[in-house]
Amino acid sequence: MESACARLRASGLRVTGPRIAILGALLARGEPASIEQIHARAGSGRCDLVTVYRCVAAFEQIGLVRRCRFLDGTCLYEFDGGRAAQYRVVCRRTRQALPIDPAAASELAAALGRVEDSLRAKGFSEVGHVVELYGTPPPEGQAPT
Amino acid sequence: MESACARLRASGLRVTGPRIAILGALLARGEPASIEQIHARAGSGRCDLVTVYRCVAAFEQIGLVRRCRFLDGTCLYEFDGGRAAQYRVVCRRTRQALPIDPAAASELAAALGRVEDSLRAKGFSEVGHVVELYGTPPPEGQAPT
DNA sequence: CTCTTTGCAAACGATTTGCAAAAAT
DNA sequence: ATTTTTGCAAATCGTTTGCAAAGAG
Repeated sequence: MESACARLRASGLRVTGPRIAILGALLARGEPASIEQIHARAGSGRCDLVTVYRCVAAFEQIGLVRRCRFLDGTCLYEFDGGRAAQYRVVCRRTRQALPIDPAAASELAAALGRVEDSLRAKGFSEVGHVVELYGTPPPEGQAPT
Repeated sequence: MESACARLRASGLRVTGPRIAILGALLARGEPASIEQIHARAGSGRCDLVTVYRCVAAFEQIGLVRRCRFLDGTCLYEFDGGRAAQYRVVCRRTRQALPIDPAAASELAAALGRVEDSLRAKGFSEVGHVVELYGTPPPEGQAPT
């Protein structure tokens, strides 16, 4: 929590009551929470719903919070301690592993998580997966954007 | 189109002008379209936006149309000709391939598609993937629901 | 003291619903 | 003739914005 506030200050954001309440709600349990849940946990009286929207968006921008989007249109937010990329593309020629777009990767991770959840719901145990993405990288230094 | 109308009738749905226009819009190009796009292609005057919402939902229920949901909260619809399952779970013991929940599978397919799109956008070519899901199936005939 | 942040009310866009008229069987 | 389907208007949902007051630095 201390370091979270430090990260706020470092980004030029002010440390306020509502923000501490929101961070507290996110840090309390490790699991991702919805805006509504954060609002409830932060204490509905202590912080307006609109403020939760605004703060979470601000936190996401500075990387304090990660947004997990789901295919049903919902999204959950979790405190971002900083994690390594989980998926890579392997070059068809050199077999070198290259990083992929973080947004696309987290989307993929979410989809895989949901597939595995559906399997567990059917009674499967020891569920896991292997994903290999491969492709031919663009000829040296021509990657757009 | 004929068979599509037959599938409508077979499901107890009536074949109407707006429905034909919507099916036409979906069949014209193979690619998935948004509600707005379908509305536009069907001819805004020929069919109300609300009707597109309602018909597409009805078509989805009878399996005439498949909904592809995306993580940005949008979703596209495409005509469902009936396609084979693309992903399976492999049993850790027997190596037998078992089908997975179609909804979860299409979600996974969409996520993988977007990852690959992000790679193509970066200049990658010959993009592809391999996904292997594995798990231990529930002890004979105990799969819930 | 200055600039950011908050709360409230109101705007917003996408989707859904109520209902009477129109169309399909 | 009966039941479904349609169009329109209005309701609804989650989210965003305008603005003056409150709070942080």
